Amino acid sequence: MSKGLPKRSENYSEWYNELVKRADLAEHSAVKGCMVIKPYGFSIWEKMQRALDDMFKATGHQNAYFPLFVPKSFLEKEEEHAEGFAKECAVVTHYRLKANPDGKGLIVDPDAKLQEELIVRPTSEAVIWNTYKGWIQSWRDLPLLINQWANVVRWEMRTRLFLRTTEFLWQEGHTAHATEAEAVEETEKMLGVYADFAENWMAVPVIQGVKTASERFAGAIETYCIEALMQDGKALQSGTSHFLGQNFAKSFDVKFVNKENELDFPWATSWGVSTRLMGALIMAHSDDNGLVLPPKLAPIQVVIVPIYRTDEDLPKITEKVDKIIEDLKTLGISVKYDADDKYKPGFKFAEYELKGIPVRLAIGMRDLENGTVEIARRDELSKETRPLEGIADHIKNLLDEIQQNIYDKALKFREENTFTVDSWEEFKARIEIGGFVLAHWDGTAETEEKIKAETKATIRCIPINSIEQAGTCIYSGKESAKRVIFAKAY
RNA sequence: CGGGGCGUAGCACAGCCUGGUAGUGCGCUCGGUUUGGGACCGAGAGGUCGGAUGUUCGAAUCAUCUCGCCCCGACCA
Repeated sequence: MSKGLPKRSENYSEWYNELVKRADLAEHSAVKGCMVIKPYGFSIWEKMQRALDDMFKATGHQNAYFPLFVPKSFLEKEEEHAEGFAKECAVVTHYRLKANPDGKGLIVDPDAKLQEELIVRPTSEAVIWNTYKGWIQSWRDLPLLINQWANVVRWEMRTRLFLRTTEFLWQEGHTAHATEAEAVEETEKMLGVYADFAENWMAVPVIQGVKTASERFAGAIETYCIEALMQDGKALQSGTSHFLGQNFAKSFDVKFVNKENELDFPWATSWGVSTRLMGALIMAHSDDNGLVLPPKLAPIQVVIVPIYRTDEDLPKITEKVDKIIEDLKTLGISVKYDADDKYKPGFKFAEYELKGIPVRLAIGMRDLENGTVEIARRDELSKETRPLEGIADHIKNLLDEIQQNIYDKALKFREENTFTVDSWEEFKARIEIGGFVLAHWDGTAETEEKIKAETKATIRCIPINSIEQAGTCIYSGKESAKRVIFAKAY
């Protein structure tokens, strides 16, 4: 293992890529644009999945699984949806290979051409609404609240580990409701679940808002999102929740009989978060020493490193450590004791910092004599020596404190990098530096497009809780009712 | 698909300009000493220099072609 990560301040991209690799989170695969999530990275993702899944269950949703392949004719049914995804679809055209008659290897068997091409799902609205046709007949079948954990494929031109990969893991919720109001409520509720998860589990503060028409999900009436600010001043869309209206129901001819015995189309929502959340987690908290994990998502919350000279010393230390481990486990804290003698303590310290373990204990002969232990916290890179007595309870509190502290730091960063601007010159200068920029916009796609072309900044969202405040558009000077958030984004 | 860069040991690179048959660091193996912030010394193993063709007595080095990867842009969660 080589020393030192690139500095965040010098080259954020390079730092990010190195960190992802060196902390054993993920690496590029042989298949271009795809990603191998390594065991350590996946264990963090699993913790996220579990927490999210519990939240979905608590809001009445059930898991199901739908096919990977979408017949082209399904995808075509909702026009806007089809158009939106057409440019980035992987297409299966054949179902068989055969030995190459001209030499070694295999060729696609031309006789095995599919009658209809299959699209590897870029999202599952089409397959799922085709299925819902058979599931929904009466108002009694509603609401239908389904979630699926799956992989999807979007053939992006440029990829980046966790943030944008050709194939990615996600969950997608697909619900059907009897009324518009209920569907809108669901859309907003699930956005709230995402915001709750981002803030309380990932310790990443987010802005909840709605997308402008041009950034809307293909086929949606309204797209809600949570936007987070990364340490390099760029925004990251971290989750979306769509109100789909009756578009998919109509396209797939899904109807139900309502309480008034009238035929009606159900109202739909869909919502998703992906492995991109891993990218958000990394970019929101990590530093030049490596990953910083919020205790609630750290696969290992506490690591204990023994420091000893002789083989006789180790058992004495281990004896003390065993008691600590027992106490920590009783409190539900995950702990690893690293008595591996292949590496020196200093190496281990650096390694666990790279991996983002929230709390580290070091215990040596000196501590045994004094009844103490050295305790280090990852978020502040600080350490102190404390009495062994009551250490487990202290750690329990400390983990809560760390969880809160990294959230507070991320929030402070966002606040310090959120600016209100009222002139075009100010806007351009500010966007160049980075951060969220609150500005008035005239509400037209033309202006939005021009601002993007000139500054690379996009409207991240129209915040849900923003205060109505009349003003004039920074670009066109036309009237505006409220400020929107601009930023350069991933 | 446009613009730039790079392919030499497991990894990171030097050597190329000015051609003479392969080098450094990390990692790996063995031995010893070490162990409270990425240990040290010694001895080893490991490469048809991305591929093809050409020029030459001789090519990692020069030329042409080709393949692959990375970065920046267009696309996007």
